[in-house]
Amino acid sequence: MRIQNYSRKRQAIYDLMLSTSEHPSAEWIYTMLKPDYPDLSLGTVYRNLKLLEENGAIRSVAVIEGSEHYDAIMTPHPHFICRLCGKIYDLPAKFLLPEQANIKRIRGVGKIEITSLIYYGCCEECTKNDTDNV
Amino acid sequence: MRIQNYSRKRQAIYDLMLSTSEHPSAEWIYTMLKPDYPDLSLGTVYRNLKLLEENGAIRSVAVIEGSEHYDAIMTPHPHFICRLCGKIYDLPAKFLLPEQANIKRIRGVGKIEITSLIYYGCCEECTKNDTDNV
DNA sequence: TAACAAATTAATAATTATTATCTTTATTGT
DNA sequence: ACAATAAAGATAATAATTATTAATTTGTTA
Repeated sequence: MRIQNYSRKRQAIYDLMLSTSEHPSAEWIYTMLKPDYPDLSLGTVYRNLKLLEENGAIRSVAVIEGSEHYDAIMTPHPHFICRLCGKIYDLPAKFLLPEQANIKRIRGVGKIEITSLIYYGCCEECTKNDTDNV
Repeated sequence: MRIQNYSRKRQAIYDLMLSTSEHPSAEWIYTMLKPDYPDLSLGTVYRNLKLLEENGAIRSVAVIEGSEHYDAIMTPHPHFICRLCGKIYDLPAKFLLPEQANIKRIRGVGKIEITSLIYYGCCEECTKNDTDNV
């Protein structure tokens, strides 16, 4: 029997997730790994991302322009997502106030497993570019 | 020239959005309105939801199981989403702490337009059902 | 090491939500 | 009512994701 041991490609996907701050989509990971793993299949990336998410190794941050984006940093922290360029920024955990970070249950509603705090707006990069084009 | 006046069907879609606490998807709205508007087309629902969102009349809450869900209540408030049944609950605005509700900009990152606070977990309804099935 | 069993993968087809197109219909201002 | 414009229906096209299936890899055991 095979114990829970990562296959080569699964490990490569997870390692890439850990090494980047890009909050990648399946497509992005596929493109990055393809040169090193020429026989990599896109389906494998999708399959493993879902699997890693189920195992609690990564989590979904948001769906941007129809594509799911993931994060391998499991310490709770908020995100900022630029509505122009779609880039996802990590924010320091201090933006998650203690009161919110500690809520475990909402009476009459349910038990909380994951808290997602996302700020949507326009990032400074895009603001700058907008100004340039006037 | 046509002023910003809602067409019959657009009005019906918006009215339905206002009258429900379901945080509907396009499909749900289509199913609900179809009996009263037999010639309604699903494309029309998608088109108008996007339009209403651009006009700031409604906003997207989350993508659940691949489908976008909307909310017509524009007062900032958090949501609870059950990961089992997918139901979206409105939470009172007090769960949005003042400090967070008032952040307008994050230095070095960008300007905030929308804050999204979502708690994911298991709702009491589903917890109860799970227990029943043991 | 050889043979077997189970997990994983590539390749591809199938799904599904959403968007685009294009022709027809409805609506509005004059 | 009439012309101009907006909106809608029907349907085709996209695009992301999932399912399928046969082949390959990997681990296990004799």
